[in-house]
Amino acid sequence: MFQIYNSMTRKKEIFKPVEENKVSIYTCGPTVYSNAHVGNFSSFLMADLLVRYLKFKGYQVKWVMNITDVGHLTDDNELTDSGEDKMEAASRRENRTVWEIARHYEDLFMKDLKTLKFMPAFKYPRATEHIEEMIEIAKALEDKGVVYETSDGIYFDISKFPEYGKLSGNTIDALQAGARVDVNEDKKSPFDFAVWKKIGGKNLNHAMKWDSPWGTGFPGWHLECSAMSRKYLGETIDFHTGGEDNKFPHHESEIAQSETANGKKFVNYWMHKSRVVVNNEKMSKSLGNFFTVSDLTEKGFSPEAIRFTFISAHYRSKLNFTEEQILESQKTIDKFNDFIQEVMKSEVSEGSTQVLSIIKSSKQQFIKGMDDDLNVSAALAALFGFIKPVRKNINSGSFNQKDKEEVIKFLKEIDSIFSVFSFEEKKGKSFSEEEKRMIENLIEQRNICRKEKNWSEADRIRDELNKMGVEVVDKK
RNA sequence: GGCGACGUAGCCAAGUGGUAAGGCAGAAGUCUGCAAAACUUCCAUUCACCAGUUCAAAUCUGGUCGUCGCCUCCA
Repeated sequence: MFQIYNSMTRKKEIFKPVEENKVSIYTCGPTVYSNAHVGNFSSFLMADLLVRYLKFKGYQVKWVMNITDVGHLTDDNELTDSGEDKMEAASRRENRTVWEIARHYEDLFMKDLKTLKFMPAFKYPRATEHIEEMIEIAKALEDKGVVYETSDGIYFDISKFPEYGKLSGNTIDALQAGARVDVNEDKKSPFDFAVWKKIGGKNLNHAMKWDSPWGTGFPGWHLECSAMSRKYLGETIDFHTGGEDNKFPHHESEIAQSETANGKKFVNYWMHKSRVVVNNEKMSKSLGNFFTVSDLTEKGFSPEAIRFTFISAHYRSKLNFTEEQILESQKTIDKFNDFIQEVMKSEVSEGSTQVLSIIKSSKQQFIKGMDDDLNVSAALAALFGFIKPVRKNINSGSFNQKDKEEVIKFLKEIDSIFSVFSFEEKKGKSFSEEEKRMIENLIEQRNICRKEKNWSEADRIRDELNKMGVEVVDKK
């Protein structure tokens, strides 16, 4: 039984899909106006882990991650609609059209997804290709009388949605009281949000624009997720994931729009990824203290280690991201990979052994951990506890062909979730006849040196062999 | 000011009422000329602090201190 912490109720809940055996997952994806950083990916990896685990559990998973390629606002206040569109700003900065910016950073993003071994989603819909669907929702909202028009756009009147704030724990009253934002005079409440923005005023030169019943303009930020999740996943979806900073106002606003337009519950389970910090400092684009995936791979860290670092930290606790963490992840991965090699190269015996029951109990323990709100720590403990007794069986020669196959099969199942192990059997490098003769010669010389206790010469030969790619391990 | 999360060994970290998983690092040992790997053993009388509830609390309640996030771009 899979339990998940629902940010809406702030409780762990037993997962029940809308449709039996099927799961729909919507992930708030990147805004493609610059390089995505590992903070972004840590959030997407939470979704990837969820997707992969539910597949492991046998569900048919439909995962959608949007690409936000129409800008929302930059350094100023989204609620009062000051500030500049991010895509437009990037366009000016890089002297490219907004469309070039969008496609360029989307390409980079897709490459990074591949590098980090993401499960491909069912669809990565672009906001700009769903303007019609957004307008449809905006019209529905208009029909229900929850929006009003101002000189610069169409706004959702949050007083028409009394539950506004239920996700972030705010109430409309509390929001008003704690307001730190300047009031936009045209708006009834500072927390009313734009559904559609008109071209004009400081948006006069907005490059991305479309026709709508309210004139030429562009959609409000929150609308795209309401539109695209409905189109691809339906009116009520199982999971909606994103960073915790998206709770307010983004997800609140999505809820208000979708639930008003559809007259149905929007999302059954909300999952929010805690922030990644670097050296205990907030990591953000504005502070500039972030790493991209290529920053890290260029430093020599493996994609697997980067992936594992984010996956192995629980998604609801803050992760203090450091290079030490990545190195430790690499060690853990190496440990499993060494074990896999050992299993693949092991000699098999006849007769019955304990191995199958070890697999069974480890698997149960693993599932128990993952079933509990993706408790990877507990699940990993099960795997560490698995290696030891199996290795014992291998070393004592109590390991049959079936065991060997089942151990590999089990680890491959696990890796369908983690996707960090390597199952390629490391074959010895192939050498030419001449090289082989040379190597044998060196080994013989070294053995003579060892017999004569000429250790320095023996070690020198060992170094030389290592350089040729020959691993030398002495046994008694 | 409003909303929320959290504080477990040197580090990472699990554990929501029954007496502290696991990993890394460290120590000792087996093996070994050395090294690597593997294996064995050790490594929190204690869970930020103070009260309280209880036969029993890291776990529940109240308070104190501290850290972090959201409320303004960010996943």
